[in-house]
Amino acid sequence: MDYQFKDIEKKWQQFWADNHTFKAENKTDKPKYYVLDMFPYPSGAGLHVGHPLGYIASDIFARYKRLKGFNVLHPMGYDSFGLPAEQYAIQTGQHPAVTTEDNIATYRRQLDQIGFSFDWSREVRTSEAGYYKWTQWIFMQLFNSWYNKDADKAVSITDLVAHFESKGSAGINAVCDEEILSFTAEEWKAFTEQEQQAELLKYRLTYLRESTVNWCAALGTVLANDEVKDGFSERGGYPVEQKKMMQWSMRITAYAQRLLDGLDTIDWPEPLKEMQRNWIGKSVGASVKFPLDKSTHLAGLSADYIEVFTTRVDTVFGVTFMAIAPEHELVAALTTPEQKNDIEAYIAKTKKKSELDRMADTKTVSGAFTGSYVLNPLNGEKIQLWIADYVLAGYGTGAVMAVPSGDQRDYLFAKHFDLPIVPIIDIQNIETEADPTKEGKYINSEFMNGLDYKAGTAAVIAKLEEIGAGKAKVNFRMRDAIFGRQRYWGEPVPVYFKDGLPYLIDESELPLILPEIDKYLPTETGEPPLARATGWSYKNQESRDKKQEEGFSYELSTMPGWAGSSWYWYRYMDANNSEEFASQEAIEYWKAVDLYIGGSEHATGHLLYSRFWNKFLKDIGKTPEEEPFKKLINQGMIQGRSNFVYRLFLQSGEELERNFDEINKGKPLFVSAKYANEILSTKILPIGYTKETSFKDILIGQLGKDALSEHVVDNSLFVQKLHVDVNIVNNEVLNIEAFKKWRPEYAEADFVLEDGKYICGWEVEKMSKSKYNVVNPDDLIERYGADTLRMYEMFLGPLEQSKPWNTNGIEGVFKFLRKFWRLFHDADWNFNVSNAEPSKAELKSLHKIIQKVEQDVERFSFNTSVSSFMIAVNELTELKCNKRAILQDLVITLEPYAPHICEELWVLLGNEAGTISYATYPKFNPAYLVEDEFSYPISINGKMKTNIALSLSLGNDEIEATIRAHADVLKYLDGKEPKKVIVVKGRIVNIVA
RNA sequence: GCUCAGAUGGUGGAACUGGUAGACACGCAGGACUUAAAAUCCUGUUCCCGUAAACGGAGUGCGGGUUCGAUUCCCGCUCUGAGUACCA
Repeated sequence: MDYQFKDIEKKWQQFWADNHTFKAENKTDKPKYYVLDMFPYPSGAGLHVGHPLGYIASDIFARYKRLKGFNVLHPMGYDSFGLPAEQYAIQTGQHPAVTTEDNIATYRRQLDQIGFSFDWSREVRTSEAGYYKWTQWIFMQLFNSWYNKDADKAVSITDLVAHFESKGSAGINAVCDEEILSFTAEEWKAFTEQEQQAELLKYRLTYLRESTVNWCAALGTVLANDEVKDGFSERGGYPVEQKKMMQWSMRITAYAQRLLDGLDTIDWPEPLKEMQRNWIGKSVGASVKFPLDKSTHLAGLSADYIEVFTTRVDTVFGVTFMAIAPEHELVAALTTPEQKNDIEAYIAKTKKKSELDRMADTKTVSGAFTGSYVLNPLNGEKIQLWIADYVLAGYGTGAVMAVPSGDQRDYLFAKHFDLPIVPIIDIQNIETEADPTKEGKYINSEFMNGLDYKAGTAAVIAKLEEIGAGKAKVNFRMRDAIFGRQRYWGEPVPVYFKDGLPYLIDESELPLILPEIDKYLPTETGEPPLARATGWSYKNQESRDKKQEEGFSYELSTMPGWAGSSWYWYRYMDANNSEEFASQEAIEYWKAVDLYIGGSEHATGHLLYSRFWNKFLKDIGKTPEEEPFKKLINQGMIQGRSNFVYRLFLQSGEELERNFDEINKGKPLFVSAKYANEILSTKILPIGYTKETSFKDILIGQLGKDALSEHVVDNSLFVQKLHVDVNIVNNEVLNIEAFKKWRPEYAEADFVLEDGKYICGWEVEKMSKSKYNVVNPDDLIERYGADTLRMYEMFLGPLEQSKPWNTNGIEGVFKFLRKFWRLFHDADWNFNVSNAEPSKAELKSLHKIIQKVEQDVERFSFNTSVSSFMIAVNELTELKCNKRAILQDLVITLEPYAPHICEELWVLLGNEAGTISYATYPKFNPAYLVEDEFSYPISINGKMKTNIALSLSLGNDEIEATIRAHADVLKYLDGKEPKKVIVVKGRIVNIVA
């Protein structure tokens, strides 16, 4: 039979499901290998052709590893909590759980069609109670932990309490809030429970704190930093403003250094690591305290100094003013009555600016003088104190010691406001701009004068420490992550409130189930949707004792989208465990993900949070590895490739603008791409022009005389470029009949063709419905089958490169599979394989591909092995090879790429159904590739001229002698004696003439 | 602005440690089969000169360099894409 991909693929997909072919065991004597894909958010749109790219690559890898004798864990699941389902619920009233379920069903159907070797018995869904129970459990562990800097790890909060009880707050070196109390053991014990809890909250790894958040009014929720782009929400593009709110946060900053260090130990793409490094943003410098000049109106102020962070503490003698953020908490207190108007006007201006276009306009210098002064801690010099919006409240201390001679922003500011600029290095050139050099010797710097950068920095830090005015300090750009969303469709936080303070519910009460509510909107009083749940409150012995009928109220915000995805790879190890998030045994066996494939858009979100939770789980002894994803590959984005048709109006643009609706109803005329381009480049001119260049003859020539009266209005040409559905365009040729059906208003349209065809234009754009460039994998599977789709997606180019999707060329892959099928069949499509001994040439073809696939898969170069398979099949077809000894091994090597056809042929070859997945990858034998002759390329002065076949047994001298005497070579040399002959054995001969 | 990645025929791409640039595939052109079309098969296909072949010349974004030899290494530049953006 001819290659019947539909029957074959359906049959084997069913077989794999029925026989649990890809079920992985948690214990075998085989070595383990864990291949993970970033699990999808099941959106309503289903999969487009770009989604499976990474899944296909990981599936090929997983199948290959099985053939290589590994016990492979290759699971799949759904990140099923999230905003889109909830937005949809708000619009339609449908429960997000229902739409999510539907979407998952669609995803599953689409994934099954592609023939992935997932172990579905381990499927996880983050929105299921059996899963989010453990997300809540991890939250509780975080709540019960603090970060001990001395031990450099998270430890139990009970240890902290014990310390407080015996020694008070002395000797604690923690990552914690800034405004912690100092107290003795006695004082601690004298605290009320409420006071103790309030203090402990400042240490917990997840904590509640009034913090500035990204508030998105349109979505009714706060967003994480990585969910905000240029002041707008990443999802939906709604404006985001800064707002102070009581919020759950995760103390990820405690792990900043470890997150940074870990990057050096993992095999990830360098750009991705770089993005994380930038996000963490470590800078080494010093903090310096500048005393306030209290000889003035500031006498009564409680604050004594302003602290700054600087990476160039060596330039402290060049400080000529100080700038603080307009939002700085001391601004009001520091402003003198005379400056009050200026300052208030400036603050009002910056507020408006940050709302409108915060990202534009970084060039304009602006600021206002407070009227107050600080003193340089080293020489007591009086320094003006300004506010300026180039100082960010959220970075460092929100204050900058300005050194105009060394920093360009400070320089521009000083020039603009006529402030002094003091050079502090002898070779500094500050005529036109700041000079941040570290070379040269210090000047104008008292005790530092004459020192170089290294010695100067050490000296100034020593001095600052000595007088208590500063110290060396490391600063991180990364902030603690906000961990609450005022939304419904997420994990409930397992916390209730008593006397305004949060307490964990009892572990035995997990999971805290997401309650039903009537509407998925905030309440009238602005509380999150969960406030709508009736009778949803925490009742325990205490509430009953206190005769609180209604119990304690639960936390009403839910967890953010990244909560469930920050640990899911552990759940796959033991997905159905109801006692633990995964058994110690399973975790000990699988340890960490060996290969993780996904998009780089998760660089600073998911991948950072996951590393953070992983480190925490390791600290509390639940998991063994410091890093969760040993190797990571970013698959490139699949961009859209749009097609265009060109509608031509034979009238002026002004007329069209005036009367477009009316004109648009007229009979449409479309011109092929060539004509559109020539019209746009004015190679073709309107009707009135000379014969050679006028559009008139083209029009009459193709559409007849009547076309003139039908289309021509005046002597103008106007081209309108319109998107056309890529699915009715084949190799840029428009299917005109399909086009007329696609848009009824074009049913009567006329077309000006080139070579009898309508050629469309094309461009690379985002893949989106509105651009009609979405290609659905279902359609391609229907036409060519899953094996073809799998191989074509790989054939498209290197996995990590972004590329536009273009279905042109898929035929070639389909033809290859058919040709492969034909190797096993005679002219009448009867299965026909011989047991004859293979020839040398056949063995060579086979072993070339065995070696090639091995090398390619190991370096994730899947596109090149597809080409090599084509070469192998072309060669074997040429050799008319139908020998079992060759074909059986070939089937195994192709199985990871095209599993269905290979399963079918495997069984036709007489093997047991389902066993190919665990067959042994054929052993490469280099002996079959050995040649005894090589066709040497002969170049003269580096230019290839001819080939001469020589035995490989010849030595360099023999080769040179033969070449020098060869007739062809003598002809090229034209009697001249070569200056030099370079012989590289088995490679090339180069003659220098 | 900074950081990173990339630039090879009409198109997607190959060339792995410096050694025959353009593998493989699409498209296109010509041919076979067919009443015809589709499908299939065969041949050609980097560009320029030339009727064609032999042959000759140019050629991996641009300009230099190292080398017997450079798509590959080095220096400078242009363009494209991604990330980031007053980070003190």
